[in-house]
Amino acid sequence: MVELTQILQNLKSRGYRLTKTRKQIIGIFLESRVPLSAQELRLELQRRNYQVDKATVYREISFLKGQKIVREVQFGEGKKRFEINLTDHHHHIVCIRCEKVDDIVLENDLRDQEKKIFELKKFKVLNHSLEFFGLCTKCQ
Amino acid sequence: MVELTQILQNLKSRGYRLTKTRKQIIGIFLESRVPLSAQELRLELQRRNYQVDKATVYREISFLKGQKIVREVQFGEGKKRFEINLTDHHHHIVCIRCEKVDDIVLENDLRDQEKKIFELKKFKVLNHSLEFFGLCTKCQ
DNA sequence: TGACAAATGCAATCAAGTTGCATTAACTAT
DNA sequence: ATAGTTAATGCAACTTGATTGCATTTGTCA
Repeated sequence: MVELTQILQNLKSRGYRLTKTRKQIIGIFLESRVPLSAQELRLELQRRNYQVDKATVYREISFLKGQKIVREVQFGEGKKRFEINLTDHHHHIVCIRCEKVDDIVLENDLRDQEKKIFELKKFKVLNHSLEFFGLCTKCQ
Repeated sequence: MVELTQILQNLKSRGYRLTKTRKQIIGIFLESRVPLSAQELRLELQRRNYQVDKATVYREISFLKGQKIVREVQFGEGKKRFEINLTDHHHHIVCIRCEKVDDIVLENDLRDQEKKIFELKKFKVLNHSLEFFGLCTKCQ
């Protein structure tokens, strides 16, 4: 896992500690292809025989978000999900039946739209959230 | 308020009761140009000297959502917001500093993208959520 | 190895949202 | 207008996601 050591080196060089929790959590995010909730993350830590308090999990997520190592996404479930922030800008397609999540990369994306928003409303877009909900192949 | 009586008539014809709570809440949604959280809705009811239990507020929102009278939107605050579902399909631009919310209508929208998603992944998009975050004119 | 501060665990707390159950009130039929 | 029915409500307890203060532990570096 080349990327893990890179991330850790980077954090260390910025003066942050490489705790067991931090290494485990970044490792899990790197391996997961789908966004994880705080709970799912904690369960995965447990599955790996590493017990961490939920406060620590939330604090670590918050830290990693601040460091731009993970990004927040949400599917309107009443909770937040997080995914590693290394991959290209993409969106999600979420099956409303089996809840499977997949990534989708849209070419050209929304840059034109964001330009129009600025022309129209003088509103400077810095970020957007876009998720698609529907039925996957199996569930149609 | 023509639309209010229309909505109420429609509900009544479908066999639902026109309770004081229901009338008040639909009225508030019709008057509010911004999506409301359950709490804000309840506070607005209180402001109008009408005290309602939070369980009732949640149940009524759930009912109105089921009736397609309101729709759910979210700005990643860890809570859900709701807005009246009469207006054309639109999205939101949310200022990350002053939190002001405005509507934006995108011509052509994401139909092309959704078509591409089906071609690419055989995933049938039924719905999407798209919000823009950035700085409004005042806050830039 | 020891000192310092970051990170952690624990427990309490908060906010959003849900549920069971007894009571109230909107509507219907008479 | 009245009585019966049942949807809607209030209350209280509860669940889940998330946050915080504080004492303790642990990673780092001199």
